[in-house]
Amino acid sequence: MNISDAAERSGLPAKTIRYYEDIGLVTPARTSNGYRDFSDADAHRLAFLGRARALGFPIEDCRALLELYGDDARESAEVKEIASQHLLAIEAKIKGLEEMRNTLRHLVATCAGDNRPDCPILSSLSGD
Amino acid sequence: MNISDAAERSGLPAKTIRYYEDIGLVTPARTSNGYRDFSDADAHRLAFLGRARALGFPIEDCRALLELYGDDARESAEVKEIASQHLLAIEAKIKGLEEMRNTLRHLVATCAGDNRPDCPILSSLSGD
DNA sequence: CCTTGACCTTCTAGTCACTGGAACCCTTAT
DNA sequence: ATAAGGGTTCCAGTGACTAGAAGGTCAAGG
Repeated sequence: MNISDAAERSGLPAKTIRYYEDIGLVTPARTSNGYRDFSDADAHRLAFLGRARALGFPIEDCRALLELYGDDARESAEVKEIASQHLLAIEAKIKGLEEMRNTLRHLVATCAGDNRPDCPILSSLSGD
Repeated sequence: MNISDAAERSGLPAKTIRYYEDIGLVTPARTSNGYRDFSDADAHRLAFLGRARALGFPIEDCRALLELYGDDARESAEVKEIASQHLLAIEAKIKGLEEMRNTLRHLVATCAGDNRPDCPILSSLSGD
């Protein structure tokens, strides 16, 4: 199938698919006119990538997960290790964002938001 | 003061300060030998930037906030608007990450993590 | 006077995962 | 013949730095 069909099937933009080929995540065949020719397996692989990326796995994790997926002799412990590390990273990111959110919420709540210049947000940023 | 003193005072790496000069966030004087010469006001400005960035404000927001900070005729509503928008963006980001976290937690919890190949994480990524 | 070491300077390129756009080729329908 | 709607490659830009190379400057010690 052509790239636009592969895009529709996998839910990924054509540009992203080309990029994934560039970095070796998928290697579609080519027809005689130079067009990419995606097999069902290619499309499936792309959908796998789409789901992994939607879970926030970095590209290199996706590559490793794909490799494990195609490896009959894999041990689920390897997969779990990658996912656990990623989970920790996400939890850390959430924590950082929650701290920002809490501080910001407080600042926004205490700012009058009127036509006067006094502003606790700026006061806080300027170091009081 | 030299860039390393400005770095220490503001808590920003010297590289970052040079970058901020590059994009016009700060414009330190220069001594005759070409070294940057930061005033107390410059250092204060850098510390302001450090705090704004720590709250996750994008650079262009920081630029706007700095401008408002230096504008006697500002209205706190303008500041509050920027902060509110940023708060919304952070809350959205947290939401997305929480969804990833929940899915990942579930998958990690149901994966045996042993030496067998069966793995619900890979099953889920491959579309079941 | 020379050297050493710690500063400072600029510039280039890399990060991450795309995304936009230009310039051009191929196919099908009118 | 042409126009629309595919496809192709390649280059540049995003955000906010960061690493590293190559070289200039300065103060202290021998």
